[in-house]
Amino acid sequence: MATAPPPLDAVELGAYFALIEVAGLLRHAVEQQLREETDISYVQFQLLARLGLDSPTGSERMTDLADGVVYSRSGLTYQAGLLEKAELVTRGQSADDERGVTVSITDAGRAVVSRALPGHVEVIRDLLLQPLSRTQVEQLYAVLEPAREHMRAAPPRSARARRGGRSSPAAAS
Amino acid sequence: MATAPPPLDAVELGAYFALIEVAGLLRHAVEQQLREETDISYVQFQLLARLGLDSPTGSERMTDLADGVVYSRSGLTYQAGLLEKAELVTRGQSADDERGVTVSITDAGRAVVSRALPGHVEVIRDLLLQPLSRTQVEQLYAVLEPAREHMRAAPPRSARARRGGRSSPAAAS
DNA sequence: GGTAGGTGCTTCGAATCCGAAGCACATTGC
DNA sequence: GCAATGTGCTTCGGATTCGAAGCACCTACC
Repeated sequence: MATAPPPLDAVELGAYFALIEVAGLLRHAVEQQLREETDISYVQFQLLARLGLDSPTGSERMTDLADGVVYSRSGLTYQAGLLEKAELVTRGQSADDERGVTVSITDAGRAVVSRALPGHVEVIRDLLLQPLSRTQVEQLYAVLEPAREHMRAAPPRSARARRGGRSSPAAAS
Repeated sequence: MATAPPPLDAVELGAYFALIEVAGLLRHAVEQQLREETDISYVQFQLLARLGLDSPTGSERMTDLADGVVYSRSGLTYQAGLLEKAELVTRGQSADDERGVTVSITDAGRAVVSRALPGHVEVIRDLLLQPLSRTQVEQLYAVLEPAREHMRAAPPRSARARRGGRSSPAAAS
């Protein structure tokens, strides 16, 4: 048998496990804090924050949102429905594509973000940043950034193989 | 009251977001790979790996498992039930505590871990480690390790405040 | 010894998530 | 203009998750 499968040394394994665990614990803590102080979940906060803080126009297309928040399309549809019902966002048709849906944050949505942000930041600071030096925070960012770029490019995370077809922008186009 | 919460600067925010996103994407990829090659989910693999690789005896108490995998007690009960039904673990009473439950991995469980590990490792390597230099991997570990320790200590992650007394005073036997 | 409080695990109901399938629109080639 | 193919979002069914409540046992204190 072609054994010898564990080619990860202690540091690599440690980095992987620590990454998963730290992210999990952090997310768990933020989720709980958000649940206590606000009426929205972590995912919903992420979506609202992306719309309210990241986007200059306050609106984005569904697919872009899904890609940014990792979740599946169907999950995003579900969450967008909840947010729309809560009147924190509105859904409208995209200007270009008739089938595209543009999600826009409302004033109420911005208010929720503003109200939730302080506590959110506090958790991040207390749990993640507090035990780290400035240099370490910079290192963390410097290391994770290329990993993020690599991951975003490598697997078509949301473009699941609809079929066996090619998506290569090659000749036949 | 109106304590102006110092906002996070670009690096801090970037580190936080990158951490969440990288962990999410990585977990998603591993989850999918695991789903295709094996019959167990990511959580189940984590549990089995913890029992089979981390524990010298191959068994651990429920609470320790829950703390290590972040999830709630009820979630662990559910997963342990599934694993037991699949005959990958067994559940028995702890020696000391009559109310404690000890989970032990079976040979079939170890086999599943061995079979799943190579692909698992490959995903980690391709997605997380490949774009990083050796130094960066070491930095990642060196930075995340204190954060993990801090998080483990700071919040009683599983010791939820059991507020709320009993409803029936006496004669509840 | 007896009672009060704490801990360990499970059950329960509800919420959330995902992948597959389906529908509607867009784009291309004829 | 019309058919064929690709893309965007939603619906659907099932699986997984959590928190709260509940039961059983252990520990501390009188």
